[in-house]
Amino acid sequence: MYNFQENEQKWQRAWKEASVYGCDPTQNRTSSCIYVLEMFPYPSGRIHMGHVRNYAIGDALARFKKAQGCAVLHPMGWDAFGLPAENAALERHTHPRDWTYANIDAMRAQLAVLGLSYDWHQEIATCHPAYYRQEQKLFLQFLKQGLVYRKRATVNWDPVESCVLANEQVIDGKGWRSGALVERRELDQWFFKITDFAEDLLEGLDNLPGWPNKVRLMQKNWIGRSQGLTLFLRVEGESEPLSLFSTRPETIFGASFIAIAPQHPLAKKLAEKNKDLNAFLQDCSRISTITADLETMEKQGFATGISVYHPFLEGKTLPLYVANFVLMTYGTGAIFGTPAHDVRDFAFAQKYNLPIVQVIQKEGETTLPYIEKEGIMVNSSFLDGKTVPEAFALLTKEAERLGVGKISTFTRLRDWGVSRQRYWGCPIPVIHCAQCGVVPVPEKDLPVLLPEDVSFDRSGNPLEWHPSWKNVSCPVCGQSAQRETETLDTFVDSSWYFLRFCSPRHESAPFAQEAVQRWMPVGYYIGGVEHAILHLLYARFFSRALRVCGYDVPEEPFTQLLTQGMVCHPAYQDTAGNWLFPEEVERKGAIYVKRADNTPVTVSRSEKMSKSKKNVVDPDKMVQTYGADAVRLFILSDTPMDRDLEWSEEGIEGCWRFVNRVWRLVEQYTKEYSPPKEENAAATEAFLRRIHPLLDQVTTLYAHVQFNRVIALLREGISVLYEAIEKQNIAEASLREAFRSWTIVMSPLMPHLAEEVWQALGEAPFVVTAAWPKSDPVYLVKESVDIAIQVNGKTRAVLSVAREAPQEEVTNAVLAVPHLSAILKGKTIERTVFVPQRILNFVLA
RNA sequence: GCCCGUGUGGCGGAAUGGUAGACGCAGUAGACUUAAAAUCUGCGAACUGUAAAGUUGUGGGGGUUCGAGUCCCUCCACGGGCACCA
Repeated sequence: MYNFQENEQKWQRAWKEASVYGCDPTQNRTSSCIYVLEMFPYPSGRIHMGHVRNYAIGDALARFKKAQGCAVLHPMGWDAFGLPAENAALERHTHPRDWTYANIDAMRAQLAVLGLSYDWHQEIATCHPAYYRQEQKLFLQFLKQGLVYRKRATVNWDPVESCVLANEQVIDGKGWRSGALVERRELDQWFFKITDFAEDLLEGLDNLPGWPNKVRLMQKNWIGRSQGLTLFLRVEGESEPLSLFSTRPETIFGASFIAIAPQHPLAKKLAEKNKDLNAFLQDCSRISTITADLETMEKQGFATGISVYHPFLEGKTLPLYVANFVLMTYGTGAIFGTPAHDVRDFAFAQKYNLPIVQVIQKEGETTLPYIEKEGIMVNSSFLDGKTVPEAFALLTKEAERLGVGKISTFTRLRDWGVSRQRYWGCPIPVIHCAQCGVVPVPEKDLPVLLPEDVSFDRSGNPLEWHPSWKNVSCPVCGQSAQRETETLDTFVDSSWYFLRFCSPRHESAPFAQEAVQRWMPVGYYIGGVEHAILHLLYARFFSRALRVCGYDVPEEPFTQLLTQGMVCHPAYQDTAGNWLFPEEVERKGAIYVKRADNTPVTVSRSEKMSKSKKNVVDPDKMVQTYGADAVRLFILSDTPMDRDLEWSEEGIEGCWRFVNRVWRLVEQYTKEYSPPKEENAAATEAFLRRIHPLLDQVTTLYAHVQFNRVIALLREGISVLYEAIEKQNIAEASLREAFRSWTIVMSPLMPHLAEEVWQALGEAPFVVTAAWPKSDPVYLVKESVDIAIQVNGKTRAVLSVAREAPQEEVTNAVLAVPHLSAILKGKTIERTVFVPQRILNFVLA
């Protein structure tokens, strides 16, 4: 049996000693430099199967590219700031830093046993001052360029703990610890101006052919660009006109009310003189910001009693409402309501008895609200009789002519709020001075280090409670001032780490320009599809922002994006409803029982591995049982990368058997096999005609990142080699060469085994540095081909004919087959379709 | 509600408009073995037939084509993203 325990450790040591995975920093940027990157992990403490899948994919690619002669940058690091460290600190009375670094060490050790081809000299952790120092520098440059600003924004406020909560800390509208009802509160916070780039980020998606369509679409929808008309309406008693945005301005003649958001400046202004309105606004603010709650919320409005003048109908007015379903964060925070053609407006009009005037009519369509854009305008003044698109064009033109409206575009995308009222993150390097306002920390004072002596025994932000840390003197006027106590969203850390990876020890700047020139953009970026929107959009924004700051970085950081599916497993429950780990369960024929007491177990359908349902498989245990090579092989076989994968005990067993099958083959060949005394030229040629096409296909499939198919062909190749040594008539040089190339071909997937085989074949170390084998075109051309014989498109037989056989020859061959000639006998052949090497179709009359 | 994706044996899945089911898992028969495990060799869509062969088959219905898993229309089921976005 193959001794994976010993071999895997042996080769991991040998690779390390020989530094086989270092990338040569002197290499110039050519097409043969490639950057392979897997999304760096959060150091939670344990590697899970999702990580294994992610890194197995990246590693196979990195090794393949290296063998093909590319210089490969394949780094690994840690997305090390974040809330879980603070929670752990609270629970276990440790320091977030200690917890994080201990986790990093544990996970690094777990990764080591998988035999991944990282160059650990490139390692970075975002919580390291050398890293966040550069991030602070970038923040200040963004600030200087006007890409960062401060604005009042709504947060989740826990009134008992008197602190801000992250969205995930709000459960059912209540604080996770206090259980108090969460309120909306307005706080001054930092924002990145991602909306400045909305248009560019949207257009850029068209230049990303290496991204899955799905991800591009998700980003497109997230940016949510829509075109329409902004109207400026006169409001009774106000000097300023009210702006409101609509994508359906042609329905204006069906409008029966105007509504503004509770946070709208006009609403606030009116509330000063109106107690009831003020109470209504208070009510609205008591509702949390969590979207799940908004869904179920009832539409409520407050009639202000104020009139708004219709822009196109002299003397007509519309009542002004403040309504909880109007969002301040989209458009202008004000709308006109057309109940007949909008679901929400319809519900609102019904509740408050407002007129419902139909302005679009489609034959056969009588139910309201009717929201489609098909039909003819009615009750609409000068728009009557027009189609909807005509009406849109006509109305916008008229609005612009009258100066009451303007064509405009709004996006759903909002600026990126980066303020976090937390300890374990990158401190925002500014100082608040009563005299000078917001003052950037001078570069010589960077980094602004996190204070070490913090306690987590009280709620809120430890930086806020620290006795001395925030008290500083103003760098401009010298008066006493206060540090910003907010830290940056951890998504900021992960928006540029791939640039830092190009030159991780660079001191004077976030990255060395020539290193970025050499490696960027990332050739293959691999990770879960759950990052399809936020992380990837932020990273794309960062690239653009950096360019504004004068850095020469590519606009799009990731050329190829590979999104992997989840790793799934059925979940088990015993009769009492307790979740059981897979190893606690045993299969007995068609049923499953609990190992401990043989009681029956219910099995759920396969779903994402999660601790709560205990349907997890520990990578360490699998590696101990079957070896890293078998685990890596299994996680890449059978299922295409972008689909969900079901982990199965049978599957990993099968891969373990294959590892042994390969090793047995090699032992037979190197120890027992003796080359034939007389080589058979025909057999050798037949052998080569099987091996070379396989090699050719397998190379293409590697390049297309279709590892499940790579593995299928790899297995076929091994079977061909088995047959060859059994027959014992293949020319030794050819056989040896085939063994050699097949070892290289398996090495990206099973590097330890490949190395062991390589050594057994008497080759010099290491297979991981060997060049990829080339297939010989001579053996790729088939001499004879199987051609399908069809009658009326239905396949009746398959005949083997010479590759260049003309139609006549094939027809003769067909007639020579009794049952085929019987079918055709006495029938009139209307036409024949002949596709050389593929098909001959007789179309009967 | 809007947008997108997927649907192929018992299972995971293959298949530039041209032989549907590669490869694996599970199954099954045989070889080796005192026996088991391991290993090796077969067999496997369904139905009819001893066989040769035939019929039906890629979620349902329709269409384009000499020929459709693949392209078009429509319906159904499942999965994902967004969601009071005006």
